[in-house]
Amino acid sequence: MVTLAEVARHAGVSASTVSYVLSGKRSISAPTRERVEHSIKELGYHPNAGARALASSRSNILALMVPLRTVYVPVMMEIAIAVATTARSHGYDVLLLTGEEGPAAVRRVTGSGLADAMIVMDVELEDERLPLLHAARQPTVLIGLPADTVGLTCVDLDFTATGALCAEHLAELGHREIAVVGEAAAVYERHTGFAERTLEGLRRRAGELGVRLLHRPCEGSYESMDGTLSRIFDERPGTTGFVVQNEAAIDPLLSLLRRQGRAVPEDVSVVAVCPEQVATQASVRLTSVAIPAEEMGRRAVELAVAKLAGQPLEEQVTLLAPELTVRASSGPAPGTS
Amino acid sequence: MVTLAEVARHAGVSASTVSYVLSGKRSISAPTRERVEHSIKELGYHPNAGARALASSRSNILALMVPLRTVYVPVMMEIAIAVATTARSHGYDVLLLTGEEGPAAVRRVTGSGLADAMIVMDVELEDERLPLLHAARQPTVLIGLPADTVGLTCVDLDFTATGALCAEHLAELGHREIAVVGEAAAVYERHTGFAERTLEGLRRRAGELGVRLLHRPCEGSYESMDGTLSRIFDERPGTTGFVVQNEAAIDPLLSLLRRQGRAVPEDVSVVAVCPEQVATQASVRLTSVAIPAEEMGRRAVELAVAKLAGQPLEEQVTLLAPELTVRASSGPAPGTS
DNA sequence: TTGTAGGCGTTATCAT
DNA sequence: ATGATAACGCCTACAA
Repeated sequence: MVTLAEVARHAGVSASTVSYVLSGKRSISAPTRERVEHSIKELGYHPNAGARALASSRSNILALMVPLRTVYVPVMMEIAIAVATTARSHGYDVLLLTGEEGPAAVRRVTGSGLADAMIVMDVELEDERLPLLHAARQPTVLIGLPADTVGLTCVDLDFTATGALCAEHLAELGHREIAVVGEAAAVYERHTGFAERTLEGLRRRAGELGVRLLHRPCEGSYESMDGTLSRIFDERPGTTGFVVQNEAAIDPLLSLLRRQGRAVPEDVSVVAVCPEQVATQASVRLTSVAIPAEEMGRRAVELAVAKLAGQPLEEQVTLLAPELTVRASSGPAPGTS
Repeated sequence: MVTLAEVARHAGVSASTVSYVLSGKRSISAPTRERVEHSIKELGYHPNAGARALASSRSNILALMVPLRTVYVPVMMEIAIAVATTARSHGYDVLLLTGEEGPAAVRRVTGSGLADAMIVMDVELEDERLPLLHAARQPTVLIGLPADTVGLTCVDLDFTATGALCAEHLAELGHREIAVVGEAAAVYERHTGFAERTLEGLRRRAGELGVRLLHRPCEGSYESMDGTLSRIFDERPGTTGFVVQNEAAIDPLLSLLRRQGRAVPEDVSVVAVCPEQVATQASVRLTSVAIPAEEMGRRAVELAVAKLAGQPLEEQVTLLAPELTVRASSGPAPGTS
């Protein structure tokens, strides 16, 4: 293994000079710099990560905690990829932690100095990792909002506004009875913020606009969607608008509506909360509020990097404004002039 | 930050004793061990990762290179999660690298000693990272097969056998004209091994069994599936069997067949190559060959760990045997007694 | 602009 | 069974 010292010898300079050429923390004369850079190339030198971490107490690693359970959801992967690529562009690598270990993972990573900062996905309202994250000397950025955000840096889509936006869109089209196909029951039981906040936004705005709202959780399989749909139409036969939040439920919903002879958007309108890709690849191009996964991942890294640079953060909570894109799945309520 | 030295002082022993209590590399008397462990708890000591890596030249980190392009595919995510959890159970953390950087990432990680071993997903037949991986001092495990596997450790589903199995199943049911809905054209252009090998297995076995085979790549959107389907039936109106390899094409295919009035499995049979979850959650429970994502990830880690332990590996290439599960999407060809 | 030297926290070799 | 004490490779005041 080539060391800094060997490079220094080869270039005829001292070790510190090589170090400074690498870090750029002091000015180096052009000829010296060239000699050193040439030696680095020629010897194929790569700084040793461990030594660097020890001496500088910086690992140049960002830890990313991903949820274990909900992870097959493409959104999570998209965020993870965005985190990884953005991190690289700032000189950081990403350590992948699964939620499996729970708080222990936080202890391990913060305690060992393995990572310089943590990004935590899928935060629950009363997340058991929060106390540890508060106590850690590494900065943390949450993707998602816990109940209490005091002293925390968070990034998330503004799901309350998202819910409101969906309600508004359908109300404007004349729909008076809206059904919400929600996330799986387990998601609500875990008190994941986004699901509850979306619902709250929907309810409030629907109330303001005089629209009736019915919410039903849904697992996302054809069977469960079938049952959910029956119960919805049993209870509210006049339902003409749907808001779907569960990605997995989208295809089943469209498919079942078609099978029941309900045309989209002539008979019923559907608005989805999902990534763009899902909305445009469904059997009907969906009117949707995009989940800006890439942006969330990117912003989280940028905030983490800013914190590491010691920049005081102006906003502690970054809520991304939702944008609703009208596509082919929503139209005027039946009987509307 | 609490250091080993502080623990030693607190426990009234030398630093090396504490180190050995932690590593278990030499026997420690019960009382001493207890004192040390007590001090560790009381002071909240955590070994410093950088120092450890420097002194032992082991980072206890496994690098995982995930593909950038095809990554939103659930299979990839599942593998990644399996890698992360298995790695943890062996005391390793996982560094997430995206294919974006290409060979440079390999250089960086191997050169810096950031990771003790690498696991590379989505290997192409002539992968440009292979030469570097060969030269690296860290062991590597590939998920997927390149053209030349000499000196490499690889894990993959036996896709050739998978193709053969699909052909057999349909042939046994009396189907004489089979269409293969393949991966997106880009996948073949990149010379990804699994796609070509599946096709090869299909073609060979179909040939042996006197079954006609038509292969068409497919992007996975409804539009492209629609076009693909038309062309298939134009060219081979007698097609009664389908093999789908592109996860994204499954829902569109089923949906379009239904719309065309072709019943599954009465008129046409469909066999998919996909994760179990996808097969059981589709609108028709699919006869399928499972892609054992979890097992692939797990095996890859186990192989990497074995290599790190210096165990000579008996098998360099691990091909997992495919298993076909018959569900509701395949049945006798129409007109078969 | 460049060199010198001490220290970062662990591991592991030699002693005892 | 335990202790001293070199490394490990790099960073960064402090000097020159």
